[in-house]
Formats: sequence, structure tokens, C-alpha cells
Amino acid sequence: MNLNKEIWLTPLIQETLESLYNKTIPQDAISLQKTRKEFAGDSTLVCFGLSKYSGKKPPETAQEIGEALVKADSRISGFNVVNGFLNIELNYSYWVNYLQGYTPDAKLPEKARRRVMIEYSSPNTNKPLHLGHIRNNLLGFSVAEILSECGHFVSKVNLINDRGIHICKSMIAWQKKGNGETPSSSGMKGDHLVGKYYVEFDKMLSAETNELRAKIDSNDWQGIDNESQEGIKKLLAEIEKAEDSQKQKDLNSTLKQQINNQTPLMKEAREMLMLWERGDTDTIELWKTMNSWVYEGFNLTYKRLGVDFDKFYYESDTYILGKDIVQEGLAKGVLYKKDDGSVWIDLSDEGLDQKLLLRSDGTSVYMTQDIGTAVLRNKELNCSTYAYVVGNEQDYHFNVLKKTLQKMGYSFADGIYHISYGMVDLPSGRMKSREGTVVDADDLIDEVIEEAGNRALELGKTEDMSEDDQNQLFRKLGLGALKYYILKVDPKKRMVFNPEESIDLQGNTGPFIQYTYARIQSLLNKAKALSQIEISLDEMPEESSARYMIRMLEAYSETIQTAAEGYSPAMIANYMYELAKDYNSYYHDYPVLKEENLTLAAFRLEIARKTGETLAKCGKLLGMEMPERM
RNA sequence: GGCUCCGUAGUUCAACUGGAUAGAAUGGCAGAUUCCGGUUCUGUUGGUUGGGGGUUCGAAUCCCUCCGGAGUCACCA
Repeated sequence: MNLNKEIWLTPLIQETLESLYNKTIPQDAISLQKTRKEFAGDSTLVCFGLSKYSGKKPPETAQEIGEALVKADSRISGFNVVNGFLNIELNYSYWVNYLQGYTPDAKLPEKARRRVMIEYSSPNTNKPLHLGHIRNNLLGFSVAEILSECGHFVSKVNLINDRGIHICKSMIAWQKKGNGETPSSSGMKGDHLVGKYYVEFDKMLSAETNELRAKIDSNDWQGIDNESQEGIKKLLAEIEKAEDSQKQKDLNSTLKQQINNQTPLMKEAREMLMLWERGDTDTIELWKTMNSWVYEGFNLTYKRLGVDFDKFYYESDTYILGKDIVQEGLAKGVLYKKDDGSVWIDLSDEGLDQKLLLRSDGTSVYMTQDIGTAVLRNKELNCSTYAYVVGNEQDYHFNVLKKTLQKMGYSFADGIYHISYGMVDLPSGRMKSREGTVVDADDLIDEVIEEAGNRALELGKTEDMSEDDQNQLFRKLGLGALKYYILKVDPKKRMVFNPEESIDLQGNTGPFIQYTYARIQSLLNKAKALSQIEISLDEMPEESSARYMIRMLEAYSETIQTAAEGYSPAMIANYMYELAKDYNSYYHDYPVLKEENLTLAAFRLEIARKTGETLAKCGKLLGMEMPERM
């Protein structure tokens, strides 16, 4: 049963208005919102826009409507008018009944439920996960939970980037320097081991690049083919001529890139990629082995983070898929071919550029692959929404992907949505792998758990717990702190990750909410007998704080639904913090066990119970576990 | 340079998508416990919402302009 008051109040207002003014009033003319804390009332009708129907000034209009509403429905006990705002007050009995029927539930009506795919995580298999991936994973998982809570049918999907030149790099470095090292021989987590060789490759590469640069500077062009020679010479000349330093910088980095490409190591990497694409047995064997190490590592990290997937896609399976579709697009005349054979789409009428979809040698690029997987998934999953959790540096890419598919006539493309999130910065600035400031996901998880443990042990409240229970608790607290810290920020916004603040326990933090929950559980345990007492309005006084708490609980379903529409776990984090804070204040002022009026005590206990349930539910939606004690 | 996004207390974030006197946390300061768990609660301090103009009953939010920052403009992914 949905008791949400907007369900009956909005239509009631509409009817009242229509009979009052004898005009048709569209529903969206009725702007109803929660009454702000500082005013009396439960719901507020904004009356400025209604003047045109009443022909009177907003305050007079509000007054009139208020009077009519009180007459129209007994649930409405009163009202007050401030400027053009009509604050509607509901009966206390309405709220007491509401509390008794309340359970945190945000299910939409059947007809509003949809099939939704959430793609998230999508890692490369050449490096372990880092802080940026953590934001991605937490967001993706949480959004999926939120949509499920609203009744949607969600597929969580991970598209793994397991092929390409970057993967070959770690393979080559391992061949050269690995001496057969494996995760078990080294005791290293598989993804970290592979990552180590990726870094190793980079080191070897920059040594070769420097060497080659020195040779070029002394006019020694051995090992560089004529065409590349010319290119490099031209660049050198341009750098000579360039006047502003920005341009010089740009040219220099292009030059470095070109020299990079001429090193023996890069040549080897490219050769390996070709071997891989041809299906060379040894290459494939090595690739499979090293990838399997990485997957073992990733799975462990996912498990510790508490995220999971319904389906995995691998780029090695999907990277060719888009080619046929591009051919179809050519046939339809949506795409065009240049003289060199490359295929493009012109999106300039959409405010975008031309975009390459197929190289002149016929091989596919990132976009080709994404087009292919999109079509494949639509066949397999048949969703109405395809949401991709990917960083905002790819805003342009997803814009192009969606428009391209639309132009090709795929109607499912309308459902493509990019959940674009901002970078995670450190207090010192951006994470840079070159400077070694990248925060590793596994290290971070270890740290927050350890730190949570340290702080809990200092307080000494967990001494009687078994070591196993303690470890479970520290894990819940550490991860709760981390998840809340990251998810409370609006996904779209860039955020600063301060390692020390992320494990804080006071203020707007995960553990603050967990503490509130644990304390409620303790209260429920001690007050079991009260649950038998029937709550009756006749036996207890009206309390505005209680009314306020129930209104906070009532906001649950609307909050979750708005969060789902906006793909924003942050809204839920803000809500549950507000709820916990208000409850703590209520708890402080209105005792249960000491209250002599047992009906009132039972009523307060009921508020505690429902608040606890709601906090736990919100926590679940963020992937946060609530401890029974801490 | 073109396009996109961002700029809110010292700091980290809010502001129900155009609503009421811009709120929390943190930091600083001052308090509360015969306690149902003090990881709590109550005060206090702190703002020209980057600057300027416009739209209207009303703007942090929408439009224009300038300033500052980021991202992106690959036959990379």
C-alpha cells in the first residue's frame, strides 16, 4: 500500500482548484513541496503561478485555497499562509497511522518499470584498479541497486578491455624480464604482478626513446625508415620556427610520440599485436595466462568492495563486431568513404565533427567496437535504457556513439545514457602514474579497514567480541566510511579525496550513520516488551518532533525515485545523513525506556525501529553494511 | 583556438531541478551525561554564491559578457 501523500493530495488540490475557479487546471501547475523546517505545516503549495486562475494576488489565493481544502478533506487539519506559500497541515492521526503502515519501499507501479543495463567498472587488464575505478565501481553498483529498489529489471555488465597494444606491453616486458615469474611464485596478486611489468615496459621504453633521441640529435638515422625520417625532420624544423611556447610544447610531445614509435620495443609490441590478431598460438597462450592472473586479482578486489556483475563482455570477443554494421551504414548512405578507404560519419549538423569509424586498412577503432557491442547487447538484453558508467573525459565519445547509432536508424540508441562522473583528485592535485601518486584500490581498502580497527580498539567497546566478529566489524566500518565518503558527492562533480577524512568517524560520515543504526538496535533489544503495547492516539500527547520524524521517513520513496531518475546515489547519502542526524537529536530529547506513558514509549520505539529499517535500506542501496553493534 | 563542463563559508560538500532568511560537516570557541551506547547532543564563529549585466512576483540555478580552472578535439582506448 502506498501511503505517499502526494498520491492523494495533488489530485485533491487539483479538484479543489477547479471547482473553486471553474477552470481546467493542468496538474503541472500544482507545485507541491515539503514544508521547510522553520514553518508550520507538512506540505507547501506554491501559489504564485495560480494567480492567473484566481485573478487575485498570491496570498489571497493561498488563503482561499487553504479554506477550501480544510473543508474538502478531514485529513487536512489546518493551514497558514506566508507570502504566496500555502503551508498545509495534516492531522496528527494521519501521521500516526502512516508510521504504523510505513515500510521503506520505493517500488514504482508495474507499468513504470523498465529493463535497464548498467555497464560499469570496465577495466584494462594491464594494471590493477585504482581510486578512480573505485568511484566507478561504487557508483555503478549503487545505481544498479537503486534502480532495482524502484522495481526496474537491472543487468549489471562489465566490458573488459583485454586486448590491444597496452596489453602487449606487459606481455613483452614479462617475456624479457619475468624469468617465468607467476603470482604463486612471487606471492603477488595477479593484477599487481602484470601491472609491475607494464611499468617495467615503460621504463625500458623511455630508456630506448632517450637513446634514439640522442642518436637523432647527432644525425644518426640508423634503423629509422625514410618516411618516418622525413616526418621527424619536418617536426624538428617546425619546432625551430615555432614562436609561442605552447605550440612548441605541443610539437615536442608529438615528436616524442613519433620517436617512441620508432623504438625497437614499440616495434616489437606492434608485431605482437599483429601476431595476436592472427591467432598465433604462443602469443594467445601467454595472453590467456597473464589475463587469467589479472582476473583472479580483479575478482578479489570486486569481492572485497562488494560489487558484482550479471554478465561479462570481453573486447577480444567484441572488437570486430562493429565492422558489419559500419558496412550497412555505408550501404544506407549514412556513412561515407574517403579515397584512402577509411570510413567516416559526418555529425557536423549535430554540432559535432567528422568521426572515423574504420581505418583505411579496414581495421576497427574504439568507436567501431562500441557500436558493435551496443547492437549485440540490444539483441541479448533488450533494455529500454543502456547506461554506461564512464568518466567525463569521454563525454564526447558517448555523444558521438549515441548520435551515430541514431543516424543509422537504431531506435534503442535513444536509451543510451552516459553516467558521466568527474575525476577523483588528491589534496595534492591530480593522480599521476608517472609521479607515483596513484592510489591503489587494494592498498586503500586495506588502509581504511585497518584504520577503522585502530579507532574501534581505542574505544574498547568491542573487546568481548570474537576476533572473527571484530574483523567483520572493522571491514564494515572501514568500507562504510570509504563508500559513503565517495558516494555522498554528486557523481557529475569532480571531487577531492582526502585519505584522512575518508576514514573520519564524526560528522557527515558513514560510521556516524552506522553508529546511529547500532544504537537503535541496542534500544530495540532492551525495549522488547514495549512492542506488545498497542499505539493509541487517545493515550498520548501530540509531539511535533515525532511528526517531523515521520515526515522524514515518508520522504524515503520520493528520495529514492528521484535518485534513480538522476542516477545519483549522492541524494540517498544526503537523505540518510539527514535522517540519522535528526534521529540522534530526537533520541537525545525523547527517551523511550524512561518514559512512563507506555503508549508514548511504544510509539517512540516504533519511530526508532522504522528509522533503523530505513537507514539499513539506504545503506544497502549504497553498498554499505550496517553493524548490529560497534 | 573550436566545443563541453565547472567556480557556493578557511576547507570538503548541500540546496528537493526557478521558491521562503543559501544549509551541513570540518576547523576555532563555549556548553550538556543520576545517560535507552559521548563515534552523541546544544550553542557560537564564518558568504558580495568568481565579477558585471539581463529575464520575473522570485535566480546559486535560465540567457549574455568578462575572469579563472578542467576535459576534449588521434587511422589511441
